[in-house]
Amino acid sequence: MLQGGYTISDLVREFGVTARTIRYYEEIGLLKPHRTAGQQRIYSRRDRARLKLILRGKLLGFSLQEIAELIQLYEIDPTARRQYEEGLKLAHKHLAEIRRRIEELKHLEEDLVEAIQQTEAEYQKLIADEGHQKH
Amino acid sequence: MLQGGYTISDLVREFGVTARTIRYYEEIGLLKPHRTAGQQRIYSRRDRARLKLILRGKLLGFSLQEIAELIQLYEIDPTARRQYEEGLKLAHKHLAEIRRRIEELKHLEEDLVEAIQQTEAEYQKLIADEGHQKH
DNA sequence: CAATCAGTTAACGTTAACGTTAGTTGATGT
DNA sequence: ACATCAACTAACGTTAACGTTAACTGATTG
Repeated sequence: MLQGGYTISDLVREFGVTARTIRYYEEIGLLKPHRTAGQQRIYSRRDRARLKLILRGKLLGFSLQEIAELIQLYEIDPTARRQYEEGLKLAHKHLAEIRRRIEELKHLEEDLVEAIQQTEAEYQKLIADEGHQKH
Repeated sequence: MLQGGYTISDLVREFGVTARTIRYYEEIGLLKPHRTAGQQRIYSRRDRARLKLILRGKLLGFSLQEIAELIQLYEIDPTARRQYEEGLKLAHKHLAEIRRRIEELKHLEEDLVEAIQQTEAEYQKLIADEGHQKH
């Protein structure tokens, strides 16, 4: 635990991703860790929280591009009016998208439950028929 | 509308995807349309429903691999016991995954709403401060 | 019947999100 | 002091999910 921050392998251990992945997120601008004199990366608690958010987004099937837009809300320069407006606009868009997905997923869940029930019923019938067979 | 089925461009128009995409889904085994004598593809209502399900899954961020597993439940040979068991097992796995995603998305929604509210408050303050400026 | 059109195959190209390998450097235990 | 890490950069490789282009075929229409 380098002077109050995390090394890359700390995060690798904690989140179960590779160092390449973490560096890649930096490459595309999702993370901006500080460096020691020797060029080693140091991740702050803020960086760690960001990474956690990125990985949550990925598990939900969002692209890194979408995640980048989402994260932007947390990175607004508190004196820049234009940034607030754009950030909030984007955030509302994503909020709508999230809600849409929740509804769609619920719909899919219902369909799947129904299909499972029907399939299980058919399966029971098959088993019963097998039981009645003389051979 | 070729003898009671859909042509590929019917589906292209209806769903707003390219013909390449539809053929690709066939390439990887997600669709199996019949053919006319002249090799032209004809999609049944069943094929069309499948495509719809595939596209729904994609909009939810599932991979075609995951979608393929999901669809499998609808394609069980009603005499094959082993298929029922595997299909149902997979279906339950996916059901759990869908429910997990719903919960995670709700969580994300809450976080986002909170962040938006806070950002909007800061934004209002910024506007107010700008109003008080003499210049 | 020539030409246009919708559809087809085959093959190579592209982008996102990393994996993998090689070669280098700064820190560390013995 | 030496070797062994852990981390670094740079560059090429890989997979999924298509896009794009070329060259062909069958049907249709003026």
